[in-house]
Amino acid sequence: MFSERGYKTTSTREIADAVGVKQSSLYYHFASKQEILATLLTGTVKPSLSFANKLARTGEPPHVQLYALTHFDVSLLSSGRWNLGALYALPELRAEPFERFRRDRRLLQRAYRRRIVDGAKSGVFQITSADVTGALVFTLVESVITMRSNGMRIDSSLPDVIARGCLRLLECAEQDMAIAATESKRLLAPA
Amino acid sequence: MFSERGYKTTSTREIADAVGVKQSSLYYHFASKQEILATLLTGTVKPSLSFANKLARTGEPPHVQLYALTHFDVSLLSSGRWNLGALYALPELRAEPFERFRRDRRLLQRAYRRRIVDGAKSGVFQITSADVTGALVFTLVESVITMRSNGMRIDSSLPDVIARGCLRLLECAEQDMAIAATESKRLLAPA
DNA sequence: ATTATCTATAGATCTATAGATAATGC
DNA sequence: ATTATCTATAGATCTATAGATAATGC
Repeated sequence: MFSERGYKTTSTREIADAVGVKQSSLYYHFASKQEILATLLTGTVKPSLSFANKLARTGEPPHVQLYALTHFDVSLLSSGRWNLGALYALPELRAEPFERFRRDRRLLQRAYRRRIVDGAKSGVFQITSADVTGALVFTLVESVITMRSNGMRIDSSLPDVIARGCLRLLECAEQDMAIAATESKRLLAPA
Repeated sequence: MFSERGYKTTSTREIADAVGVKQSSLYYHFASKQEILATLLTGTVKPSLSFANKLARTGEPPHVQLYALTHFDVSLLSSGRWNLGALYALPELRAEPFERFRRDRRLLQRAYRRRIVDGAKSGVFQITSADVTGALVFTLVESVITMRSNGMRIDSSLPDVIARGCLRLLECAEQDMAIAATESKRLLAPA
């Protein structure tokens, strides 16, 4: 409801109606309306951050790590009953109580940028500006949020399509892309 | 204020204070709060739609048209005192009174998709799904909105960087990309 | 007469709290 | 005693309108 109609526009009354309790009963479970939103946000970035840390310890080359991270992230954003990623578009998230979530998101973006920079150094990627390219790649990853918001059917091949798209943007050679796709499968296999 | 703090969160009182009149005086100029938002939205998509139509009449090949449209659109979204593109992220825009603006935006997205499909047919682009690739390209174009929202400094080279990024995503050959960049300069020159 | 502002306020929200009530589990 | 709900409501908004006022231009 927050992502489809807006934070302030969605009243606690409407939320309560949707779950079948009276408006005031929500306050037994949540201290405030903001805490409801905060609860929804928890767990939308953390899993990707953990995966990024796990990836870092594998010592895999940058393009393999980037492919795996993108695949993981797109899969996460594609799954789940609600399109929780869309909550990040809410302007109300700029308010102070949500600083923690903005910080996590910046950390994730930094994880992408680091791999891009590493890949550029090792010559597997060609980039002009790390900041701009990083932003473009991050935008591509999160494009799945917009697709879901627009009601597009999400195909199970999307994580691979977007991961390949990111490497294309980085001028990764076809051969390295193929390696990244193959090696990622192993890294993405359930531990 | 709408894009930074939210539509409902921004009161007509705050708007009035910001422009230096009393709250009720706004209603001499606007019939409703929604009309204020609608006025801001006018002219954020129309120029790009007109340019797309003008481009169609030139008979230029798809990759040249796509480059020019991207360049034009990114320039438009980069300019202007306010980051008006960010208004499209407001969930409140899904409400009925803003249908016209959502429609214009869909038309623009269709303009991009048509050129992508044409390019794929003529062999200058390689795509899997027109819908997915169209969404990815459109996302890249509008990434400038997020960059501005995040306070990133926008370099004057960004329209070219993003236009090239789009063609890379479409597996356009380096040679065709160079042609697109050169030919676009002519199409983008002020009429 | 027209234009643009103002003051004052109606009427409709909306969040959060106080305190009662009922069911569950020790 | 704890858990989870409810009713009732305080208090704080917030949008939009009514009607007065003053300045401008014919």
